[in-house]
Amino acid sequence: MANQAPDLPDLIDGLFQLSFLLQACLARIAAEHDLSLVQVRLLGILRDREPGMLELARYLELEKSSLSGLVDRAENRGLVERIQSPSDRRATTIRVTARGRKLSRVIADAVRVEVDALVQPLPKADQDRLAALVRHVLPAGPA
Amino acid sequence: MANQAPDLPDLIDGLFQLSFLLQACLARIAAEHDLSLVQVRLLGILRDREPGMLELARYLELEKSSLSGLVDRAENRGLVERIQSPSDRRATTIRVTARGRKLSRVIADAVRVEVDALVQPLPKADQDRLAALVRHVLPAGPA
DNA sequence: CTATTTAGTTCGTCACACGAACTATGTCAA
DNA sequence: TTGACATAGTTCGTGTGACGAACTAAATAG
Repeated sequence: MANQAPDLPDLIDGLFQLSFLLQACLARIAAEHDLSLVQVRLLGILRDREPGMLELARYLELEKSSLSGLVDRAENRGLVERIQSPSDRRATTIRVTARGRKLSRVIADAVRVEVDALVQPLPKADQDRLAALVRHVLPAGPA
Repeated sequence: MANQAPDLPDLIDGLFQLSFLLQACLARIAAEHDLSLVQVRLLGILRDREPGMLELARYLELEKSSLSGLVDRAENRGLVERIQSPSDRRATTIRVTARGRKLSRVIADAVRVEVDALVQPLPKADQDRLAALVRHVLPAGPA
């Protein structure tokens, strides 16, 4: 069962192959709903936050100038809305709309179904082990 | 140590977090060398192949019309070259140049270093286990 | 020898990303 | 107060990347 020589390249290649696979899956499903990857990430971030533009830029690792258009397009589709901050008249906070939240959930569910299918062949114990290992690799993962 | 309830969402979330992390890492390093993700993928595919445009489009999951520009830009930077097929005067095969190969290697190495750093905290045995599990999840992975 | 398929390019359009310049508002300090 | 500076966002010009539709040219089939 244990392959004898899974050296580092193997691991890293595997991780990247998997990451490309997951991204492609997400992008495809998003596209079926006329959304890009970034838009999905945007909605995902807004799921439990109501940040300003700069904060949002940090989450997405984008320049603030890139955000105006992004939010414009999302707003035009009624997925998010700009809320004027009452305390600071320069600032706006971005909030996901009911429609955006719904769309985000639909996509997340569809993705879950597909990735489930990938993972299901693994015995439950292995799934847990994989989850634990992945958690440990993630930064801020358990020491 | 073993968390008791790593349900499916946990696994899938973790896998996606990891995939975003890896993609961001690759994109950042590529950008340091003035390359986009797609260009890196292009060079990667050409590492051990010399496909025609249509074949290349299939590998990248792009439309053929998207490829002309992509290859144009790579060719302008001297990273790839179009080779006229002698047998079929419509066809061209795309070949990576020495320069492209070198650049691709530099980027791959830099990425390896970073991902190594992520993975090194894991004991060797866990690294092997992770590699094996990832391989099993990948399509066409071991039964 | 036409009719069709195949390989690739071109063109128009759009999403996305960037930096530089800009507006408008808030803040600090003399 | 009143500058000087910082902060929040937008706008604009440019480049990459993706698409579909229309096109050229070469190969192939009947």
